[in-house]
Amino acid sequence: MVTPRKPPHTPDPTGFNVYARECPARMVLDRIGDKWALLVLDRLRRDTARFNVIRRDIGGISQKVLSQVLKNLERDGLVLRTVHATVPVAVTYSLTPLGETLTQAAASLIHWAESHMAQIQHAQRLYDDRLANASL
Amino acid sequence: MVTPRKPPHTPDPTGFNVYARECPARMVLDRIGDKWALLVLDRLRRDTARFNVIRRDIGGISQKVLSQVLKNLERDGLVLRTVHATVPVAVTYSLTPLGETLTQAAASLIHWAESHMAQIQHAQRLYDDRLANASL
DNA sequence: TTCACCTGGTTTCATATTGAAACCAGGTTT
DNA sequence: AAACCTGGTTTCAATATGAAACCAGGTGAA
Repeated sequence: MVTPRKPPHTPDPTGFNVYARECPARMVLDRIGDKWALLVLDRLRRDTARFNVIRRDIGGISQKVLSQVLKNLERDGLVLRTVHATVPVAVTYSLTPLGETLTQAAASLIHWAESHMAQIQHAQRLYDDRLANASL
Repeated sequence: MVTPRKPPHTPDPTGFNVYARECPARMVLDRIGDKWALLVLDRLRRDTARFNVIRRDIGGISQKVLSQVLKNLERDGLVLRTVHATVPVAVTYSLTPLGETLTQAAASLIHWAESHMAQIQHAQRLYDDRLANASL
């Protein structure tokens, strides 16, 4: 018999629960729980920017991935894509109000990564050394 | 000429900057900016748990991925792996103090995903309908 | 006008990463 | 003995990624 287990966390009042395999919130987490999406959202938090500006600001992102990430974020209603009828045309990306509600959380994660880097590198050295010694 | 651009955000006081390609903080973001890692950390926020308990609580995670994620989190000093010398042996995973400092941010992201699901699904429907109409 | 480079992408392809599933050694229960 | 638990590793096919080429169109200098 499968023992009923208490749920791992209190489901959100809206009824979604990311712990459930079939929950649509999983798809959202797939999207925003992603290195590039977090960086793009955090970049747009500062200001509206054009495609190639974002690309240059986020070192190492490829055009393909950036266009995919932006397309997905636009579909999710987090980012607004605006084509300006100038000559030549310019395309800018900005956060929607919904996107702005997300960036606080995204920024926390990024800031955490930066401010705890040293501790993590230290932990990694300890771990690797222990492994090396264990295999002697 | 390459116009010097103001940096996309204020670098962290520790000197790390996730926007730089070569920054070690990128490796951290690679690790924690990941759906499964976020879910595992959030699960462990509730309490210490054994391997197969975590696996069952997080619907859909494979054994391989879970063991990889846990191994990485352990190496980063975020999760503590304890082998209990019982018969049979039990292995439990818990958050380290460092890991606990991260879970607040992780939980925010997960909670955001749950509480804004409906809005995102709505945006997706609008987007898809617009696309469908445009291609008529 | 031609060369070179900008724009915002898409396509191609080789190489990771992932997920599903099998497998493993050991132990417990029936 | 058969079946299931433990905590994983291995295998393999499908998928995602990154680097690079390519594209159409525009700009600016020689």
